[in-house]
Amino acid sequence: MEFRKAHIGVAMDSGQSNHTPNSTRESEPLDVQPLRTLAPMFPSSYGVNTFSVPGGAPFIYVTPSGPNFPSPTAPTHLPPFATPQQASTMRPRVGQPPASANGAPQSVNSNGSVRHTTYATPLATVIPVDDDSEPITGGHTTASGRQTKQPMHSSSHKIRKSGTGSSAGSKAKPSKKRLQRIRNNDFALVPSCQDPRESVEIVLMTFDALRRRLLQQDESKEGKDGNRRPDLKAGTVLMTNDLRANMGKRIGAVPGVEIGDIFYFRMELCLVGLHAPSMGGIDYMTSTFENGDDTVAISVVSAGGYENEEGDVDELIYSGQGGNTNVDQKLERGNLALERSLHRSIDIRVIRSAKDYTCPTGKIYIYDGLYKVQESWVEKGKTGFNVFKYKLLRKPDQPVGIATWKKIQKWKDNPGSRGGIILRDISLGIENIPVCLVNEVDNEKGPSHFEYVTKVKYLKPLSSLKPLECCKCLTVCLPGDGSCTCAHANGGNLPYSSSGFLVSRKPIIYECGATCSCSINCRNRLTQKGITIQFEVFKTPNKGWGLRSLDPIRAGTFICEYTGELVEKVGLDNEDAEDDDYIFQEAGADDKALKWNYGPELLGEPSVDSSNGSRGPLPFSISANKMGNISRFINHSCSPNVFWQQVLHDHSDEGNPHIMFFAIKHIPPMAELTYDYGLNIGVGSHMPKQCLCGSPKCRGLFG
DNA sequence: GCGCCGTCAATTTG
DNA sequence: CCAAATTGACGGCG
Repeated sequence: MEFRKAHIGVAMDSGQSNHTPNSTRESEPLDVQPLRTLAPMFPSSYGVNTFSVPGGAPFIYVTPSGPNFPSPTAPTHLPPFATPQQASTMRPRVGQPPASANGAPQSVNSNGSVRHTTYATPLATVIPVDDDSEPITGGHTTASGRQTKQPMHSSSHKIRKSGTGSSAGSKAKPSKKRLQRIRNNDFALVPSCQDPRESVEIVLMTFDALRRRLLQQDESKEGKDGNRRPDLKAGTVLMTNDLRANMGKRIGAVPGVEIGDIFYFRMELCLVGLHAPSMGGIDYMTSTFENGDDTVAISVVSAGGYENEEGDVDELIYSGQGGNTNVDQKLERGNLALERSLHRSIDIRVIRSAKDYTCPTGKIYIYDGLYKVQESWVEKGKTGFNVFKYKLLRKPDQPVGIATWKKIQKWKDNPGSRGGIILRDISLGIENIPVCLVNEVDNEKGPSHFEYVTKVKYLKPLSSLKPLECCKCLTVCLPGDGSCTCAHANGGNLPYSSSGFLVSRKPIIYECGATCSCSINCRNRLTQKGITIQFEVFKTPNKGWGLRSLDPIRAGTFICEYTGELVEKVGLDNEDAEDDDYIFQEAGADDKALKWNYGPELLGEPSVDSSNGSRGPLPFSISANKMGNISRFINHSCSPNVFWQQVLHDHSDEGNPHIMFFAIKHIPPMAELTYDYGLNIGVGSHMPKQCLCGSPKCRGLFG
């Protein structure tokens, strides 16, 4: 499922942007109307791409004949820069170094070779990153311990006897019996990849997909014999199948995990190799030093259960483990290990936590990088018993971590303290939540003029489109209710969980509509209610304007709709659209790279191909050139964090579905939101654009 | 000395 | 508030 959209792709810091007149924007009266036209902030000529190969001739693309150009990988006419693969090898890295999730610089994989995604031999599913790049901080430390059960590395993958779990002994619990390793030919979904970041993301996405599915099953079973803890169950399934990254403990950074990454379950920390204990707050290992072996602490989770003090962002007072309200803590296990890490000056990974305000019971874990234990002491806790205390100090020169959260909190508490604000609400009151327009990069005063609309403008009046079938559910639709016609339309299950997350990608989703008898609180009315997240349109360093969120976003969260005007599909005979920088269009038939709900095989369910199904390509495009919403600012990336999903809610014309964006993975606050525009080769006079996404998987071109 | 168990600590989650 | 749940450390035994 590829699609294309052109966008501002010219490097803005190339000097040309200084032509920007800055006198155009006038302050506007803020009377709120349903549809509102923004005053011109910018001459509309601005933002038009003049696309050229760096240092060379303008990019010229030879159009293959025919509208149905077969495949991007087997072109019959080679353009000057041929295939995306070739382009990516020839193209020098342009623009900024890739940014980590929170916008801070991130280490670039120096291996510039083209990456081929191959499918793993089954079982060798996730490639644990080997220790060749092992960060050693303690002199002659090795990250292997005699006492530590040392998991194997990729090269020597031990294959367990099928069905022999760790507890196959006399007292095997019955539940374990079902958790058999998936046999070879049953599971070939997870691509083998050299990129540790990709390994980590695949593990996390699979975990959450399984978790959501287990929760969905649980919710429809009316609590009877359900999966009480879908998170643990999903974790066990992945563990049993060795579907994890970075097996084996290590001191220091974990490949593929970046500072600022967020997690929603302890199990996730475990699966990516960040923090092994599924519950304990202190992880430690035995390492070999020049003067012998020693057991040192390697990571801590500051979960708030203890009397940890959150003061300075670079400082953490961590309480030891053990003891309780009527027992002294002892200098053993984690406490002892922290003491040793103090003396040996070992790097400690710190995972801090925050309350999830979108889900008050929840907690978010944030990887905050490496700390060192500076001092330790014993003090009396609140109940009068001894508690060990460790003062950890964050190492300098690391990307911003938890400080981003504190900064955002400050902005929320005191909006006046936010710098770089151009407009408090680019939607001028139309959206549920104001969308701030900010520029902290240069002095450009805003994107070119457009009309902010929250709905798609159809070619035909809505009333002429076929209405949806309606359900007769009282108050709200519930899973497991066999009489709900809307659940039936979605294949039997409601597509969203009770807390409002998409469970899995589908060819199309039928939400409840105006004629359904359920209320607006029905969970099957998720996307029709508009945005629920605090977004921000911001100036990127090199990709024009972009979209990001001040709130953390969990995988499966509804982001927004792609609104604009429906137009005929951009093709050979649509000249106008070629100049349109804001087109949403499906480019190809399917997209193997995005099987968001992959992994049903792990639960013994048949695999489904949701990416295209029997539905043909979308017959239309949406132009957000003249009118649109925040979605028009979402830039392209070859490693996106957002995908689109077809949804119906106000009519049943499957030829005109709504395009709704959802989060592919957990997205930390302030990370730019991106989706994959696809690569539309051979359609009309259309020219793909040079990609600046910086992903190791970058195709080099998009659009 | 090695590997296989069984037990235990830890504490998250609903 | 409490119970159920899981991994890995640890220690004993063969």
